[in-house]
Amino acid sequence: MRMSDMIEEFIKELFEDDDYIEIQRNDLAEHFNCVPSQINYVISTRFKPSQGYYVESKRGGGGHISIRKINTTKSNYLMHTISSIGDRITSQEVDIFLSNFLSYGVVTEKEAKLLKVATSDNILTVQQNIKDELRARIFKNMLINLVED
Amino acid sequence: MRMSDMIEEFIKELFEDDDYIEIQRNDLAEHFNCVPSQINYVISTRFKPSQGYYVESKRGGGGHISIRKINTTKSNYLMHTISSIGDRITSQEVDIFLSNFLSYGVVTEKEAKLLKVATSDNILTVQQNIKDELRARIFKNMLINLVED
DNA sequence: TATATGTAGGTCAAAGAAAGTCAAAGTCAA
DNA sequence: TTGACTTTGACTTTCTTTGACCTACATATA
Repeated sequence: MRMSDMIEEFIKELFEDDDYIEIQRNDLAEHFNCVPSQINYVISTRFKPSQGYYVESKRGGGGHISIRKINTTKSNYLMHTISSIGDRITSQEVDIFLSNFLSYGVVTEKEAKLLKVATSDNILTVQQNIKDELRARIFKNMLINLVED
Repeated sequence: MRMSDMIEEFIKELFEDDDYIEIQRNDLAEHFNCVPSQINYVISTRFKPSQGYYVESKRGGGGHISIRKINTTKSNYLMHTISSIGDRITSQEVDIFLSNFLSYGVVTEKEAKLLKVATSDNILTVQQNIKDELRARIFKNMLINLVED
């Protein structure tokens, strides 16, 4: 088995309890008896955003590499919701979606507020007959932007 | 955990009740068992004006370092922006605001996206003459929700 | 008043600690 | 045997810690 694969596996096991981990590049390299840059290689090939991971790091004393696993269920849930919304939606329906989103933790409080405001009745000052249509467009397009890649 | 982080945390806890604190550099250094200049390092890297803090100090007998927490520059900046926007705004103007917001760090990438989408030309399918008006309403009201209290 | 002394804080650069980059060399399957 | 993927290591960049030396203020004393 390739060294890279072992390191990849090792890192993935760290995600067992949590979707956020922090590692020390040098420690890990020592543990696997490889050069530190091997860790970079593994991270850049196996923990890309397109593979559902978000990586950050800090150099210097106490430096580390942190990896966050993007919860694909959330994205799926959002995608599913988006496709379930038709051409029009009422403000009340939006509220229901939002409260579900919040309880499932797929959006933050702030994001929920933004969604609500941008689709609220008194902001959308257009004729009644097109209001729900406009709201649906805005709502769906905003949601698309909340889907993480 | 890094010494700097611990000191930073310690100082931030002092702000619990008040937005103005005074510390003695040497005492703090002794408390953390580090050299006094370490305190300067923490202050200069973690309590910059851009991070919402204003620092003053006094040398000699009874000297001290005082730190004032500026009541979120970000909010003020946003509030100022909101009141500067009139009854109508174009998509291009929104873009300029957003790129400023991002460079000043007052909104996250995600929030910027939401703002952009909710005010974009092809989402707001209403008559031209009311489009910029509707956009201004949506934009301003969304911004209000980004102002932290 | 002028000077001396002690008490704080300020500065800056060197040393240390991690992580990042990049290209050369190696491996291996099609 | 070529091309994609891996491994390795020299060199770079970023952030933190430490310490020697400097400056400012307060107060005691001649």
